Amino acid sequence: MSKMIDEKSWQRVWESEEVFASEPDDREKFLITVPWPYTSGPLHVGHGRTYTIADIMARFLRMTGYNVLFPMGFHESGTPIGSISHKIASGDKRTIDLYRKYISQYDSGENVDEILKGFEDPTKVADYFSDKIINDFIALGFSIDWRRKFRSIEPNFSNMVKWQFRQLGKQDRLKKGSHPVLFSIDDGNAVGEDDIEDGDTDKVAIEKFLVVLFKASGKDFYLGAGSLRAETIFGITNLWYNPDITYVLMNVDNKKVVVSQWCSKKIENQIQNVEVIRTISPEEFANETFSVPLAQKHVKIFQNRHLKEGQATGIVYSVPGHSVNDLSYLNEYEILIEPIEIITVKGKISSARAAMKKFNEPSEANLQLYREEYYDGIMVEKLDIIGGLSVKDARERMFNVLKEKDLGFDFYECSREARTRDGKPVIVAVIHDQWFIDYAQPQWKEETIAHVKNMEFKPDFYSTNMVDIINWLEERACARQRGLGTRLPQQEDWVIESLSDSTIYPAYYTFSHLITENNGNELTDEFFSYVLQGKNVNGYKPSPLAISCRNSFQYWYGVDRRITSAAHMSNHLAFYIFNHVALFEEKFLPKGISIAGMVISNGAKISKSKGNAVSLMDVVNTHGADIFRLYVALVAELDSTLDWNEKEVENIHGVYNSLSNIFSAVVESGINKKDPGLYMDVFLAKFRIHLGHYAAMMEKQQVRGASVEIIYEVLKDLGELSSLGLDQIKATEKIMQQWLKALSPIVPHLADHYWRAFGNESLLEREIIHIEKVNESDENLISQFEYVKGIIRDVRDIMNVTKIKPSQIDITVCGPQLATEIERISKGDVDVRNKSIIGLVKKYRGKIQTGLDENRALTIFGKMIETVFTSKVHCTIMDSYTSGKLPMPGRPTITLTGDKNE
RNA sequence: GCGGAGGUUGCCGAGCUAGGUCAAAGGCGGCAGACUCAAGAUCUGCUUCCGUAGGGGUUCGCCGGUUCGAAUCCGGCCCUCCGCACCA
Repeated sequence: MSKMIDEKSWQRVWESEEVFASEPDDREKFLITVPWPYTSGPLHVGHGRTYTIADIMARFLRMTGYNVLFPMGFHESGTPIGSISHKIASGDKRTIDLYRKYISQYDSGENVDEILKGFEDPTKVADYFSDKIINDFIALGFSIDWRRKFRSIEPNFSNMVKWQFRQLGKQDRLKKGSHPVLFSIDDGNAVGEDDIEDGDTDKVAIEKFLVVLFKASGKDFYLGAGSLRAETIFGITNLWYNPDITYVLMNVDNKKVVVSQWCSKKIENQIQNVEVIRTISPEEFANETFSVPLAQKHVKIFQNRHLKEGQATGIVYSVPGHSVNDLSYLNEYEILIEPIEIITVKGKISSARAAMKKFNEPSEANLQLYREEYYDGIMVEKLDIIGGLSVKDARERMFNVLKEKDLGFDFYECSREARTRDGKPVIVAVIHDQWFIDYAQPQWKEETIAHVKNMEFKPDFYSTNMVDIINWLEERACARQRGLGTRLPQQEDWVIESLSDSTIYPAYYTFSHLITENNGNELTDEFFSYVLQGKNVNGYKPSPLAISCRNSFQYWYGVDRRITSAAHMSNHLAFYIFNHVALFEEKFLPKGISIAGMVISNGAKISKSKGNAVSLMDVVNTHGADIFRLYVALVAELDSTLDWNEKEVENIHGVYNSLSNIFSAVVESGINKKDPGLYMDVFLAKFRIHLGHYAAMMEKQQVRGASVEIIYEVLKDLGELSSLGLDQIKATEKIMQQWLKALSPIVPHLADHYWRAFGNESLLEREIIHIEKVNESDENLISQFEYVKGIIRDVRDIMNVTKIKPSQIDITVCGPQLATEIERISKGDVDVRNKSIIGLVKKYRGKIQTGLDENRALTIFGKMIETVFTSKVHCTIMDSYTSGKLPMPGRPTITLTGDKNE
């Protein structure tokens, strides 16, 4: 653990001095944002990472002269907060325990229950956690302009969202249609991943089935069998039903269809104008034969108790040629039917029978067969309608033909059996008047892709990734019938879905601090058209407020950099770009997106159900802001996975202590130390180089690389000084000002503390850093120093091999004439005086280093060798070779004399 | 399957976009030494193999190719991870 400086007091100084309250001026602006967090609970270290990186970048850019705006707000729209309130109100123990735990992190004892009670109102949940998040973020030292904060459900902002949707409507980008969603019949509403038991770990997908209709001979009804594999129709040998399931006769599209009772409920929620006529006993159909659609044949139906009530229609058509299950059922019930095989894979007939022989496990056999046939399968030629087609094409063809001929209808089913968290079954329902944003429009896609190509992505492969996503995106359901948020202006009983209301909201940051609650009725569509688009709609005369908002918007807007996680790529970020392209002029469009890698905890993925989410607040309280910031900066580059683990945190404390120890030593020692002379020059030259690298890497957004350079590398150089017996404090003092500036984006509290202690009046947040150019004499000096260090390494190597403890070290460097000859030989010219050295030179050709004044290097730094080995050093120059070892440029000969040390 | 990322020395993890200075940064772990009564902390050195002179051998998923030269470029193969939606 480290002895931390008082971070809170610096945070108070920053606040009272308003150092992060950004206003337009004549500097170049830089707007940096991170997606607003969803306020359903406390944040964990994963959230902390993106904001910390953004803050480090913001502080660095400020220091290099940009006018930086770093705002944030809170996302409170959507359904999860509502369902939390609902669960608390209805006494759900798990939720109550969880939220009691959350509240106890911030509030004590008797307050907890009262606050918890309040959570029965969803807005209280949202507001409670947004307030706490503000405190956490202030405690992390983020340079956020808090004046601009707002919540996604506040009325003033809602006005802008409504404006946005009216614009999209006018531009014909909204449409209505039907749409399948996961649904709870008992609750009467759609359910999200959050509402489903294990929904976050085991996703439930919606699968599209076709219910194929089999006419009962001589009767007026059909059996409805659900299938994902319509192409296997011609392989049908029989049907299955389960006598334990209750079946009903229902009217679908003017046909009487038999399905399970449970299925009829699903159909009622998917297809309009259907009704259940009566239950039907299996005896009424078990002895019939049924006509297979499109095939001139009739098949029987058999009992099969493996069929599950919850799965599709409760009636299955049997294709033993291509289904391992059907084949094994036939065997089990001892039904003698020959499978019909109608699919070839790579020229050979594919069959369930063969697959069963190949794989021991039936489920594995089924999976492999399914894959093989789906991706490589071809229908046999002789088949009607689909002969010779690929399985994929045949399936689609069959779907269409059956529907056209009224022999099938669409049916949606969950990919697994799913229940809500309180145990109610989840089905798929079709919403028939769903609102969509039509991201499928080709023109819109094209413009959006064109803009993506102008944007800067980090890492840059996400740029092509984004183009793919945009191409793939289709209509997006943009409104729901429950949850918090803005009402859809086109139809006020719908609420705008929570990702669709968070696309252009960063624009609101540019003027949110100018708007007060009293301005509500001024925020009309005309107002926003003026502020965001510069248009005077319906003869709108801008008010003073509108004009100042417009000015602020024009100065700041265009998000220069947005830092977020890869999870947002295919939804939030894509919508963000789409909507900006639809509504804003080119110059206000997003410019850069930087994608952060995952955050894991002690090697494992963070998930709420595992309970390994490390609360951000805990981290700040136990370790302090600067430790967390150092951790984020040093442990992993933004695009790679960051592992939060306790062992590593300890190391970071070590780094922090090294820095604060050296700084306090400087501050306490006064300036009476002896100047280490030339070594100091080497150190300073190296520091200039590190600083240059640091700035270059920061500009390339390589925060880790930059931090390593300015922390580890500089500390290493200081360590080197001390191992030479020189004074670190004097050295640190010389670089102190620049070093603190460079460190301040990473550890702002520590930096400000020592900046002040070192006698500066100002705040580092208002300082500008000037990066000096590295000059040639710096580089020469360093290479001379490194040369001597190389000799020390060599001596050490020789000592290790020979076990000699040297009392004298003889070093012979290559003189200028000899060097010229050696260089000529190394270039292939062997017409030289000393033929005898040719062989030696060729052997070491790769190791020759020219352009270095070795004699001078030894004169300056030779004493180092004596200090390290406590032995005499004797240097000579050899300029004409006679015999023995040959010194070459950059590679002197070394001879040790002394006792053997066993 | 499609799309994306990646496989580096005991472990984690740089480097590979501009091939040589890479036996390959840094950290962890391990070993030795200094300090200490001792432990811890800290500091120093070592940590692929061989070697009585700074050298040599074999390494960067596997197999080939390009090149004077490849962890780095090209082709193939094997394996791992992530996304595939209406959910924040």
